[in-house]
Amino acid sequence: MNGQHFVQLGAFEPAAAMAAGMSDIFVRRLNSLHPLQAHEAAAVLSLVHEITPVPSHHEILPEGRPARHAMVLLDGLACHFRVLESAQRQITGFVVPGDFCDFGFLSSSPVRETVMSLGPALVGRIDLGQFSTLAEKLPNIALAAMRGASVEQARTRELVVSLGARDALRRLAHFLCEMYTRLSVVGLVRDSGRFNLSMTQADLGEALGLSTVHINRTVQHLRRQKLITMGHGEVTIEDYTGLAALAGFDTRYLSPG
Amino acid sequence: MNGQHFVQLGAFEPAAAMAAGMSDIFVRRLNSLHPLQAHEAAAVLSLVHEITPVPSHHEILPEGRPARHAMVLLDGLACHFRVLESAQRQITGFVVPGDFCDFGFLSSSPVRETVMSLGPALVGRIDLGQFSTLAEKLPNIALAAMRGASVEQARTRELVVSLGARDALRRLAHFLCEMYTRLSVVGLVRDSGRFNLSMTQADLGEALGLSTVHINRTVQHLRRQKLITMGHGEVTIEDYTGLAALAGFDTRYLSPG
DNA sequence: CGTGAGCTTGATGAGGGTCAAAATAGGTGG
DNA sequence: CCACCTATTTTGACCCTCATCAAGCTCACG
Repeated sequence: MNGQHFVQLGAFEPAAAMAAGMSDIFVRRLNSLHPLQAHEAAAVLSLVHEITPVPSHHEILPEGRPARHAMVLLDGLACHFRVLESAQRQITGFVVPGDFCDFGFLSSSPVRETVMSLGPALVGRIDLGQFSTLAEKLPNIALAAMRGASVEQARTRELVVSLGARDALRRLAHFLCEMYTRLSVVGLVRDSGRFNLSMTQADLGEALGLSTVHINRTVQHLRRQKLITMGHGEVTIEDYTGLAALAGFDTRYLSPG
Repeated sequence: MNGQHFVQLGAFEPAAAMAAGMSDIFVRRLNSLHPLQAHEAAAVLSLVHEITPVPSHHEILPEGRPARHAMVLLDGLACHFRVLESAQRQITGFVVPGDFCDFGFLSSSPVRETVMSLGPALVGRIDLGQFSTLAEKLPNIALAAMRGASVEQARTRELVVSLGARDALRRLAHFLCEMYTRLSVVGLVRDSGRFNLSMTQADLGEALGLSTVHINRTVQHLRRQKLITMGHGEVTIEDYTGLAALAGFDTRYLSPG
């Protein structure tokens, strides 16, 4: 356990309090993937070392080699992306609090795409040796992690569907429904359908394969339809039913089993 | 072991000979994911029961529930896809010989998308109970399978990149490079860069998010550039270097480690 | 208050969709 | 082996979504 980075940067609450509240999110997420017994939950939690803040737009996992730790996002937002020769960037997925940043560690595979924070974030490290020792003793933990990987695969496929077959309006609507649902699971959506989303319209464009300008017009379109409110890093889903209907959103792909 | 379907449909060589040659492909593929000892390879091979032909455009794995077997494609071509309300179909990935049709079995997750054959195919079943028993004894086998899942995730992300950030020409070029590389690994590309690809231009459009008409024009473009030859279910890569350069193709995402 | 990041708006055009029909395969039964 | 029928490929004409370029605007922050 080690809060030094945290204290140095000093942009957050006292480490202990934070660690408790934040790690809770990790357990909540694992539980949603595969129900854990209290002692199992406690065991994984104890593996989360070195809770570290990451400034906006910083690398969380470098691409290229197998990670030395499993990284868990505890707060903020992160993404996977690739940069093409043309200098275009394509975001291929988002990481929300409670999620592992990358699942390569399950098969000692390399991290295939850089993972970067969008906005200030908080990550926890898990030592891989300790993880696999624990996973052998408590197979539910390995199972929860593998289901996380399976859901991530499903989300990536769904993004393929969006990019290949949905127009700009549905694409954006679908994305917002996904975020709303994922953040709900870990308790990050306030009653009124409001949640924090620290990314610019340009980032959104890079995720959805649309220009910034077109994203802007599409956001306005959804606003005018009274489906959402958006601005200053905050999104409010004003009419979830309407938004989901427009997007053809079906939550099933987000849940294991 | 059971060749009855095979014999009934009678469209192939004698079962024994076929099983030998075809299953070889499965081992070759696993080996490329994680090197196996001879006895390990022999052990997985012995799990492949009921080698069954599947007619063109038939379901291999139904969407919805956890599969009861792990399915391996031994010959032909298959794909994952989703159908939207608009009746548009989006293909989200291809399965080539040697690949598992779906990796949900690793985490008892449901099959999230129907897997369908494109053209006549041959599949093998692996009993999940037997698989996990074996995987416990020989962890390399579990590792090879998990790396297969990891590579599949990488391929899906790469498809996201194609759909989000590459124009029609690069998209098609990239797709052909991927197929060429994947089929090479299992020895299905003939010397001259020629291989069998049993799918129509319409199928291609559903995978690449383009209309059939535009696929056709794009194919002709690549032909005129003397990069490929294509027709009658056969593709020839005439100039791999040129094609890869055009696509910005980097094979790394296709290999584990 | 200045200054840059992010958002908004307008004008213009390219890439790719859609529609419709012709030209080619493959099959199939006679 | 031919005649017919359907699936696939090819072509041409027209149009729409979304990209691009270029400003102006807003607001948080030093």
